[in-house]
Amino acid sequence: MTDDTAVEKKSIRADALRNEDALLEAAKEIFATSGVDAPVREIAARAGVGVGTLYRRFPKRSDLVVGVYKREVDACVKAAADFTGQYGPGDALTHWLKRYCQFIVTKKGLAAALYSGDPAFDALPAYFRANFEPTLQSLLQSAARAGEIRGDIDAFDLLRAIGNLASVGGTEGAEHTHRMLELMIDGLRFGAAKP
Amino acid sequence: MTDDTAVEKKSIRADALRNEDALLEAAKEIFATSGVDAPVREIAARAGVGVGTLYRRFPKRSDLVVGVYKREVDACVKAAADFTGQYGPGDALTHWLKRYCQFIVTKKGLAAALYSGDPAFDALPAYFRANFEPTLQSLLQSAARAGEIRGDIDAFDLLRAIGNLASVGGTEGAEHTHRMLELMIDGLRFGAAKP
DNA sequence: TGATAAACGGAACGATGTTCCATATTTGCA
DNA sequence: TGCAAATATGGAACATCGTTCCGTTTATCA
Repeated sequence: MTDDTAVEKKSIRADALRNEDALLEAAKEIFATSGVDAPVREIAARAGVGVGTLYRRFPKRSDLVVGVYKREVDACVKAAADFTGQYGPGDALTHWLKRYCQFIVTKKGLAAALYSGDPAFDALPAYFRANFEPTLQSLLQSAARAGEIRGDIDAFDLLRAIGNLASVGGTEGAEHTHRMLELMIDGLRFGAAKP
Repeated sequence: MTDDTAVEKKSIRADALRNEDALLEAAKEIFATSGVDAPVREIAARAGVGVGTLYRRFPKRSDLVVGVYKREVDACVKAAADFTGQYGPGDALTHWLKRYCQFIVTKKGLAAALYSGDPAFDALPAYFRANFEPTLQSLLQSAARAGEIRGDIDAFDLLRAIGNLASVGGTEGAEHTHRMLELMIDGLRFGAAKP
């Protein structure tokens, strides 16, 4: 185990922090359009930094990939709180499931990375589950308690089902995935026990 | 659809045929040890040809990968006939399952290729199933009719189960896979309806 | 503000994919 | 069998990419 996370040592220069953020943002956009094998130079250029800067922060490509994915997981989890404060339990759940679906769909190279055999990605699936499962579980419980959906759905099952649903790529695939997701959401509603 | 397969036009020069074979053989060995991302030059060198020759025969890397895998599937299927002629139904089945397991284990980059998103690999899973399923089904039927194993096992289920079994890589993983495979074979024997 | 450490950028290098064509080999024909 | 046309070959050459390295710039702090 390396202690590279959660150790905010002394002080990191402000520009270094800015650049790290810019790199993650640039990598996110480029990974989404060109996959995780996109040229390093392209990422550095979009972030407005030199490749040297990129390499100091992310010595291996996998560091960048892991960083981007964790960041997007966090953003997706955070969206749940936003939806919860903004909508009722049922709508919050619906909105979040669509948000989660979007997360999956835009991850071109995710499956490829996970199956690449590179041990650097071993921790990713656990991170996904550790963050998404409690989030969805909470949303499901709230909606079920409000009588808006059925109460016998396992969060992890649903996460995996949507993941499988979205495994067919392509532009028309996105349409298909969206329709199937709405079908599932209707299915959740159908079994609701109105109080 | 291109018409590049099954068109045996006029005559292909003998040296061209030899080189194609040498390339597939070299690629097979190198893919097994270094994965499907091994340098093109290395493959050409082991085959004893120049890179130009490699590229004329296999314009894209995926062509080589597909070629190698189909070739190995064919070899594995052919082994079934050999075992059937050489052993009794039960032993033939056992030998073939180990042979199939060996096929899976030595395919380092298989999963990565399949999940790469490259449409060039879309046809591979179907090819696997179309060849392996009838082969195993036949072996299972013969062994079941001879009363050596139980008769309620679906060929595709077993293929997939062994595939999943072997998904844990590594050198000690091979040992583990082998033990688990033998466990499964014993399981097949246990339910046999002795005639 | 000035000294100091930290961070930056991009040139440079090596490895790799891919193309191209002068040369070598095979094949069909007389 | 011997020769010319067709075919295939090999590897140099170019393009691209990952990675390193170091002179220069910038932020921090007293």
